[in-house]
Amino acid sequence: MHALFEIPPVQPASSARRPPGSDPDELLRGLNAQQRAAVVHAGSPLLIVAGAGSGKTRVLTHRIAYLLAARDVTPGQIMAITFTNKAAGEMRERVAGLVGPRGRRMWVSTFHSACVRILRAEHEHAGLKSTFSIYDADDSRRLMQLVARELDLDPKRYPARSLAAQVSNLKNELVDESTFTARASGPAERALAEAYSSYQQRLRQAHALDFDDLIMTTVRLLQTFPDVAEHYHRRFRHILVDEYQDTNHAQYVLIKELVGRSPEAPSDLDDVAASAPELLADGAPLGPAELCVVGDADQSIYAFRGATIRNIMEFERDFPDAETILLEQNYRSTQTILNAANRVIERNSERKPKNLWSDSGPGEKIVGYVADNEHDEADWVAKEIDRLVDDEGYKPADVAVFYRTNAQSRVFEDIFIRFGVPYKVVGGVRFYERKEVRDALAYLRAIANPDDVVSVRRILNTPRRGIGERAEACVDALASKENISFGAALERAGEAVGISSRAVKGIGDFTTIMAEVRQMAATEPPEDVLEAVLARSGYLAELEESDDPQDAGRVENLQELVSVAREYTERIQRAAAAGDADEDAGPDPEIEETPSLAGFLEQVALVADADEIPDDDGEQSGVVTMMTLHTAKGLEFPVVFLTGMEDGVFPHMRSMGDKRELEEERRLAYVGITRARQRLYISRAVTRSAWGQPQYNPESRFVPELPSELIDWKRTADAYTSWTRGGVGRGESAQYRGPSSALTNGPKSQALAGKLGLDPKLVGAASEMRQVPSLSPGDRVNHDRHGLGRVVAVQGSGPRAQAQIDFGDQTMWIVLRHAPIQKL
DNA sequence: TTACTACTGTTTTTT
DNA sequence: ACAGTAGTAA
Repeated sequence: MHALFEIPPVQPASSARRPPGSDPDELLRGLNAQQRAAVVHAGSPLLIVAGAGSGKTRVLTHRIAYLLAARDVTPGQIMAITFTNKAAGEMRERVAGLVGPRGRRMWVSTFHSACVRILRAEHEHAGLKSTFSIYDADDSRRLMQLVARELDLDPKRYPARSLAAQVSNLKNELVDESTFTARASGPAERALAEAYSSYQQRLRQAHALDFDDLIMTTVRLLQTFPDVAEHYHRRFRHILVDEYQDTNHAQYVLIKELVGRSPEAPSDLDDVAASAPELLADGAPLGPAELCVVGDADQSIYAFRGATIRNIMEFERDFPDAETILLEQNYRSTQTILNAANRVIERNSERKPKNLWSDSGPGEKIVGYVADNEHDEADWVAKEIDRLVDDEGYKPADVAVFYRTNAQSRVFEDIFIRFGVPYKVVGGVRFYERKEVRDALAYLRAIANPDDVVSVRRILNTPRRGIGERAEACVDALASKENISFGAALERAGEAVGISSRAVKGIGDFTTIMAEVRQMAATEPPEDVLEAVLARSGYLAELEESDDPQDAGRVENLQELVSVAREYTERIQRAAAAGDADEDAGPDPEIEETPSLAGFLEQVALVADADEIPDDDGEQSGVVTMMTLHTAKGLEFPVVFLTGMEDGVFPHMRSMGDKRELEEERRLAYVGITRARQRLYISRAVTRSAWGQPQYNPESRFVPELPSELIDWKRTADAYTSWTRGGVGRGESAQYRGPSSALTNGPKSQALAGKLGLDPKLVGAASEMRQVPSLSPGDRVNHDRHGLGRVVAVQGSGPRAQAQIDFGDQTMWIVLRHAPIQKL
C-alpha cells in the first residue's frame, strides 16, 4: 500500500487522463455477462445480488473504474461505502491500480467515517467547534453508568450495558429522545426514556458522539438543512454501497438523503452534472444521484446491531425504477463446498432462492472430526495443518481457523504454540481495548476535548492522585449547579462544597499537567504529545516501577501506541506530499493536510483493525489466521477449519430459543462454509470446559444439514462413547445426533444424558484422563490450594500420572487425576 | 475518605 | 479467569 504512494506509475503527462489499463474494453475483459452488465449499468438504481464468491468486490471496483474511464465521472463525484476501513483502503488501491492515482481521490469509507467527515466539515463551515470525541460501546456504557447512577436506577433491573444497547437500537431506528419519551409507556420504557434523554444531554455537553449518533446526527443534519443536503447531493453523483444487507434503518435513510429525493428532475441534467458540474448554477434542478448497492441477504449476520435485510429485500420497492442483477456463478469454492453451503442455507425461511454454482469441479470431500474435548480438537487441527503443510504443499497462510466466540481462540493458541504452528489471532482482545491503551487514549481525548467526561473521569485518578469517589461527586455537583461541564468544574474544584483539601490538591496537579500538555498539543504532533503526557502524568513511571510482570508488557503496548501515532503523522505528511505531486487530480480539500491530535483520535476511534488480517505475501509461508466467523466475512482461504460445531456454541446458546436469531446463526454458518476455496474441515468437541465446569454439548444442528455423502468423518462420537464407558454402545450414540438433545426427550434418553453428558463427575474424569498426558515439564499450572506453579517433572501415564510441581514455597508430587489443577 | 484485597458473575457476534 | 463491587485497613 505504501509502495503505491511512493512509486507513481510511469506515464507521460498528456495521457494522465487515460492511463494504460483504463481503456473501457480492457476493464470488461475477463468478466462474465452478469458482471459486465453490473459494471456498465447506467441511470436507474441498481441492486447487485451477489452470492458468496461471485466476484462482487471485483464488480464494484471495475464499476468505479468504468465510471472514471468511460463515463467521464470525476473521482470527487463518487462516494463508495464499505463495511470496514480495511475494505475501503483495498478498494481505493484496486481502483488506483486500474485507472491510476486519481482513483484514490474518491470518498471510499465506512458509513461512520463518511459521517465524521461530513459532520466535521459542516461544523467548521458553520464556525462551530469541530473537535468532538467519538464514543465506542465501552465509552457509551460508562456514560450510561453515570446517567443510571444520577437517575437512581436499580443496577440489577436496569444495567448500564443493557440501557446503552437499547438506546443504541432506538438510534438505529432514528427514534430521538423526545419522540420516545412521548410514546413510552410502562415503568421500564419510562426509565429507558429518562435514561435516553439524560444520556443524550450528557453526550452533547461532553461534545461527544457515539457510533449511532454519527449516523443519526448526519441524517438529521441533511434533513433539517436542505442547503447542506443540496451541497452533498450536487457533489456526489454516484453512491455505491457494499454489504448492503448489513445496513440498518438509519444508514438506509442516510443513503436516501444522499441520493436525493427529486426524481422528477429532467434526467438529461445528470449528464451535464457528470461531465461538467460547474455548469450547473446553484438552484438548477438536479436528478437523484446514481445508486448502486451490492449485497447478499444470505450473508446478513449483523441483525443484533440493527441491520435489516428488509433494506435489501425491499430495494425494488424503495427505489421503484430499480434494476436487479444476480451473480450466481462462484469463482471461489469447489462444487462440494458450494453444495454444502446451498443445502444449509436453503433451510432458512423467507429467502429468495439462489443457487451457487461453479465450474471448478467437485474437489475434495469435507473432512469431519469429533474430538473428546476442546484440547483434542485444537490438537487435531494443529496436526492436520502440519500435514497439509508437509504433504500437500499448503502454506500456513492458506489456512484459517474460525470459531463462534473470541474466547475459543485460547485453546488454539495454547496448542499452536506447543506445536510451533505460526498463527495470528484477528480481533479478540484487541490492542485498543487494553486498559493501558485506553487510558493513554483517554488522556489524549481529554487534552483534545476537556469536556469529554468519560475520558476525563477515566484518568482523573489514574495514577492515584488521592481523588476518590467522594471528591468526584463534589465536582459533579458543582458542574450541574453551575451548568458547566465536568472538565470545567475541575478547574474550579476549590469552590466545590464538601470537598477535601487533599482532593483539591490532586485535582490541581491534574489540571496543571493537562493545561501544559494541551498547550503543547497545539503545535506538536500527536506522538510527542502522547509521550509527554505519559511522562508528566506519572502513568509511565508507575508501570515501570511496578514489579507486576504484566506491567512490562503494558509499557511495551504504550510504546507501540506511540509508534502508531508516529505512523499516522508520517502517513498524513506523505499523503500531503503525494497530493502536491499529483497535479492531475488537483489539491483535494478533503484530505487532511497536517497531522493533528483530533485526526489521530478519529482514526483510532474508527479504524478498529490494528491487528490486521495478514496479507498474503506470496513468497513467504505466512501464518495461520484465527478469527470469529463474523470477522471472516468478506475473506477467503484455501483451507478453512470450522471449529466448535456444537449446539450451544454454534449456534450460540442465546440464539437457540428464537427462530430469527437461529436463522442468523445459520447464515453465519453459510458465511463460514463459503470462505473455503478448496478444503473445508468441520470439528466439534464432545465436552468443552466453559465457566470452569466441563459441559457436554450435542452436535451442532447445522452439521446434519450438510449432505452426509459430502463428509468424510475421520472420527465420530462413537469413538468417544466406547472409550469412556464400555457399556454405551454404537446404537445409543445416535442419541448425540440431531438438534433435539437428549435433555428434552423421553426418560430413557434422560437417563442416558445423565450418564453420559450431564454427570459432571464422569465427564470431569474423562477430560482429566485426557489432560494428564498433556502436562509436561515447564508448563505453568494453577492449583486451587497451592496457587501458581511450574511443572518440574512428570511420571507415569493415564490415571496414574503424577507431576512434580514447584509452587515457589514448596515443591511436591501431585497425582493429577484428583488434583484441583488447571494448566495455564 | 481513599486504597487495597477478596470475591463474584461473567462473555456472542462489531463499525 | 476479569472487572466491578464490597468490605476493611489506614
